Amino acid sequence: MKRLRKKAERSSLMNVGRRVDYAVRALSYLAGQPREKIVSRVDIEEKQDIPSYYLSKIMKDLVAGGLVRSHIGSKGGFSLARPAETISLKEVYETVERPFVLMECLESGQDYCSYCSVCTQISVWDRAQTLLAGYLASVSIGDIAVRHGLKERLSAVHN
Amino acid sequence: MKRLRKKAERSSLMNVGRRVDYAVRALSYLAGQPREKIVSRVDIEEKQDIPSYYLSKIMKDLVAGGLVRSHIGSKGGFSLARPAETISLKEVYETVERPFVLMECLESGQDYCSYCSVCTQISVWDRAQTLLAGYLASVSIGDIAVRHGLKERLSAVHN
DNA sequence: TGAAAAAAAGACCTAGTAGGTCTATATTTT
DNA sequence: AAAATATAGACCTACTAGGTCTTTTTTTCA
Repeated sequence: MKRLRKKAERSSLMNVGRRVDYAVRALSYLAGQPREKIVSRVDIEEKQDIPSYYLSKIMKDLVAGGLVRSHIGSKGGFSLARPAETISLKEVYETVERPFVLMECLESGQDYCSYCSVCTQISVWDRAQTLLAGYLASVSIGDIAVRHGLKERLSAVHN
Repeated sequence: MKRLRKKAERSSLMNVGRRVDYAVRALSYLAGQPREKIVSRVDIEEKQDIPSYYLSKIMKDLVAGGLVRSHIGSKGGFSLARPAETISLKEVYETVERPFVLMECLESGQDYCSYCSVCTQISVWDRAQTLLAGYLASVSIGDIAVRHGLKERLSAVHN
């Protein structure tokens, strides 16, 4: 009855924190620009209230993940690499954060818990994860950007 | 256009880590005992492969939350305070961890993001949270314990 | 051609926290 | 009285999220 627990690696769990938030803001902002318009990091940070410099790390991931194209040099910046409708929130999450895992045992199996093979908890978390991942995969940056435009128009009418 | 961001309090986000895992194990174990049987902390820890002592902090929460009854003194220990079928995973999570919040803006609103009132991301996270919370509220410790018993019986047949 | 503007890359810092361990005390049983 | 137990809380460590800054490379354009 040996312990398989190994010093609590908690680096893989779901965390919808600021990285994800900022990534979504940046992508939505890009999606709202005229076709192929190139926008600088500073511009995005200012318009979307993202801390200076911080976005550079996030954009690096988005570029590496193929969601965004970068343009070095003066007049450079970023633009979406793909239509906003094809970029799901799940993909954004996994690009700037990590693979989507709700609970560690779903990822590490026996390495996390020696009872994995007879565990009944796991199917519950597995189902929860599937549920959430499915929903997040069904929502795109396009959806968010479109709704953004809609709200803007609505509030313009009301003011 | 002032920053409302306030030093990144990230203490409220969802985290399905070991506390929750151990809590579910402990509760399921109790649920599998004969009616009203009192089980000691050490026993639970050993049988469920939970690190020594660690469980004491979790049980404190479960007792305070009214999910478990404690019995001090020799021959003391813990027993379920309510039928296992009435204890949902959502309740367990919230008892040993914190209120169930997927993303900070859902909890802090304007304090988190000054654009909250016109944000379109938020409805997405809100829906995701509702989805997940609903599922977790629909699964009980009883479900897990029952399935546990089932599996045990099945494997007994196969060996 | 050179200066300015931008991304790329990565170093660095800080506070908070998850996970874990231990001890001293009060309570109960036998 | 002794043993077994929960209670309460101190304490420690490693990690990480969030944030800031600097140096280098590439590109534009005056």
